[in-house]
Amino acid sequence: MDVDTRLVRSFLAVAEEGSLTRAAERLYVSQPALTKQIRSLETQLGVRLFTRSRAGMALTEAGQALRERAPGLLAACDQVLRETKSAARVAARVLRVGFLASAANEATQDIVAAFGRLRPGWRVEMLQAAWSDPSAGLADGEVDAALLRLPFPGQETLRHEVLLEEPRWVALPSSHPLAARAEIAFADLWDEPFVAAPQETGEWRDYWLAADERDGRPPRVGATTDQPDAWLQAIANGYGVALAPASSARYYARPGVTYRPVTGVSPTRVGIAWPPAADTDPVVQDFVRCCRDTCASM
Amino acid sequence: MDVDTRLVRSFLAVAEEGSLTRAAERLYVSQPALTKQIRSLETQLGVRLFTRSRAGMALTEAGQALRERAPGLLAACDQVLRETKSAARVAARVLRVGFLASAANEATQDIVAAFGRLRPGWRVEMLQAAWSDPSAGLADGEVDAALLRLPFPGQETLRHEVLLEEPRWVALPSSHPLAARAEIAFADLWDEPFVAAPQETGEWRDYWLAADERDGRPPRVGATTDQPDAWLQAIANGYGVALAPASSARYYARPGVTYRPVTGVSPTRVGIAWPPAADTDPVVQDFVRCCRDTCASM
DNA sequence: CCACATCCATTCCATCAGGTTATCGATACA
DNA sequence: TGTATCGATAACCTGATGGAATGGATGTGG
Repeated sequence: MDVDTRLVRSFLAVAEEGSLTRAAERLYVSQPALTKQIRSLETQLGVRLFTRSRAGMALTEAGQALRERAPGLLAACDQVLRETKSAARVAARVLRVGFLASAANEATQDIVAAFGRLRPGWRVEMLQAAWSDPSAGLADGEVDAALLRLPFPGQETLRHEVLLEEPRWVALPSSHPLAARAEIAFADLWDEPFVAAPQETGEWRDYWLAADERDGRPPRVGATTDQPDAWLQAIANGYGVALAPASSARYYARPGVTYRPVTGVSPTRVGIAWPPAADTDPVVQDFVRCCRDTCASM
Repeated sequence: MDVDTRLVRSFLAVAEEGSLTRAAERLYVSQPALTKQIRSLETQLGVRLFTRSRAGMALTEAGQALRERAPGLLAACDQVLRETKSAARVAARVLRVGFLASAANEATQDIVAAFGRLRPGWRVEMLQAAWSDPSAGLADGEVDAALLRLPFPGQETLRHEVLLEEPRWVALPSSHPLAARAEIAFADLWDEPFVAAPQETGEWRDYWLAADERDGRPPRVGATTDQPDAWLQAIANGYGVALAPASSARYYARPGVTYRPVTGVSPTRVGIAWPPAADTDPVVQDFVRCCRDTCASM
């Protein structure tokens, strides 16, 4: 009666996609491997979970039963594992803070220093997240708190506080004609290709494409990147332009990339976020206070 | 974030035993294999779960956290898997009934036949359980209901109804001097070696050794068996005698084994048991009714 | 003080589970 | 009737896993 949770996750993927082939690509494994996984799960349970057909994979009654219960089970699993890791960090007096490249920028060091004074003996572990995870590890419980840019997907299920606000500028190839101007109207960028965040970030990607401020015109995407360096590279290569916090001009200066103020787009806000479960965690709350105080005095 | 539940079970065993070596024998694996499993779990979690020493394995804070949460998690896992299997049986219109060798004996066929009339289209799958599991698969949810002998371990957490009562007889080697008597007083058997159920059945084993009716004298155990055939074999071989339901004389007659009535021991009762969750399951309740009605009219 | 017992860790080796690529058979569709 | 798509299968390769034997550290008893 022992089952690897991975098999259950695979099962769920197949159940959701209704197709081995599609589930296989979603899971980044080959289709035959998934075939074997599913059959292995069925064998271990001694139960048929799907009825196969040319049209795809349809759930049997047993499959439906499992499909209803599996998500909760997996969530419980993840929860337990996270709590275990969390216990280790508490024991080691380590606070894990995720941050998005260019989130708090200059404030970050001051915040950490302030926390160090407030909680001597504790260490802050800063984990930079890729842009493919705009919640900076909070969504999957990898961190105790996160410095990030608002808005971000999953925002509703987490607590957050706004720390800073700054205008959005544009980063463009130095050779770009518009780079000659001291300031650029966003409307002039509507038809430019943009370097964007990965598709799966949804709301976040749209926000940095300023999809709402284009008067309904669809954005053009010239490249997709996940990391600051790839992002700078793509811009320098001329694959596109991108909106960025004004502070990026100081933090991510690079030959071939020019930053210019933009009019006609809303500013961006930096926030500190934490899971509801940490509302009563004195250490996390101390960190939040450090963020608030440090940023208020800037 | 994917962990095989077997690793968690291994972890729990080590945590409970406080020792790799002892846990390894309990799990029937070699000690190095367990060492690797535990290390693998620690690696996957990125957390130390034990502090090693010559004295054994002591839990770290993270280990304690996991130790508290793991049992519930594993129980939830098992529960989901059982419900999945159960859904398959319902879909196939199969009712699984565990039974203990010599439980309902002649009544069994009548019960199944009655159920077949009450629920046409349904099939009853009878699963014989070994004596090492006196709950006949109910305890681990393998069956929907079970015909068994009362009392049985775990009785409190399950529903049950008494169906029949019959005297306990003794089965002894035909060559045994007492086999010449028509009836035997239990006190005459106090010093005989007994063929007993496995140690781990606790209460059940004691009941069939009639430990309570020996006037405080400890029973002698000449052999331990798990299955009717081994049991008969052991008796025929002269390893010991054993108490048995009177009906065994009809159902388990065998050359070399003689059954005789015994005075001075309480009778044995046959019951039908089901999990509380099945209180509202109409099919299970129909089966219970068939048991009740069939046995009442005998 | 020296075997000895008792821990856990390590090494080496055999086996097997799990992955991948290539291919097949069946079926719907143009 | 080609063609695309779906799942199943075959052949192969690698890495994980388990077992036996052994090692190192540390109390324990004669």
